Amino acid sequence: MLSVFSRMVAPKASTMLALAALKYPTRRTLITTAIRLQPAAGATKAKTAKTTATKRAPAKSTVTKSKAKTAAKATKAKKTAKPTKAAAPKKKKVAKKPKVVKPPRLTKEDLPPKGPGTPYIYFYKKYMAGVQRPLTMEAVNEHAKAAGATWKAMTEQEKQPFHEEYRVAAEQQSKALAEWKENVDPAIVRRINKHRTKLGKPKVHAVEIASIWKSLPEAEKQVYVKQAAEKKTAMA
DNA sequence: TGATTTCTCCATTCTGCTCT
DNA sequence: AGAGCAGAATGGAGAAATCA
Repeated sequence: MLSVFSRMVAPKASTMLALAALKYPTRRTLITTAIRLQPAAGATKAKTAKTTATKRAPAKSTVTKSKAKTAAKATKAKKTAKPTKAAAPKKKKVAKKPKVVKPPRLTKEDLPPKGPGTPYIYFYKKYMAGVQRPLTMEAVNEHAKAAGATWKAMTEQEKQPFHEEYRVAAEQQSKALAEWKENVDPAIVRRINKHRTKLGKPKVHAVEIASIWKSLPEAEKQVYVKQAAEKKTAMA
């Protein structure tokens, strides 16, 4: 757990606060860590089994295709090769690249719960439920336009149930978000924030640590300042 | 024999459109 | 940005094929 921060060069006092907050791992953190340690479990295994089954009996066309590609490649190489007197010197072997172990993709469960949307969303959901399937892209667009027109034509009283549905969903979302923030693995937050930074979006969670830091009494702040200084000295 | 490429499957993301 | 939809595009992973 603490290894998450082990790569930090110069620890800040606010970091020490975050560390203190992370000192006691939550249930989810432990579960997530366990999952990280078993990357080949579950879906991957099933996938592998399926893939293996396919690979063990590869379609003739696949093999032929592959061989044909290779043959084409060889022919191309022959064609492009310049008629030199001596054979070209062998290329020096490129240094082995260290195998990078990538973390598993973020799932919906890893991400913070989405917002409640708007009252219109709930109206549109109901509207589309009554639409005949299957739908083409054009049909979806047509229905979206029609739904918008219908929504505009509705009275406030008619819209009321959808406003109420939105209100309930907003309450639930708020609770779910608070729970997510409490239990989320900091490693996941870092990955989410890395992606959000790319998209130019504000970071999650870390903002809260900053606000907690700001509201902290000076005496308490000094505890973390001291810890940070000590760690800095130890790392020097 | 180890490294790289190719192939396949599956999951995820994006697109277009609406309103708040 | 959130929901809904279908389909295309993309990315990741593992195994097999190929290359040096």
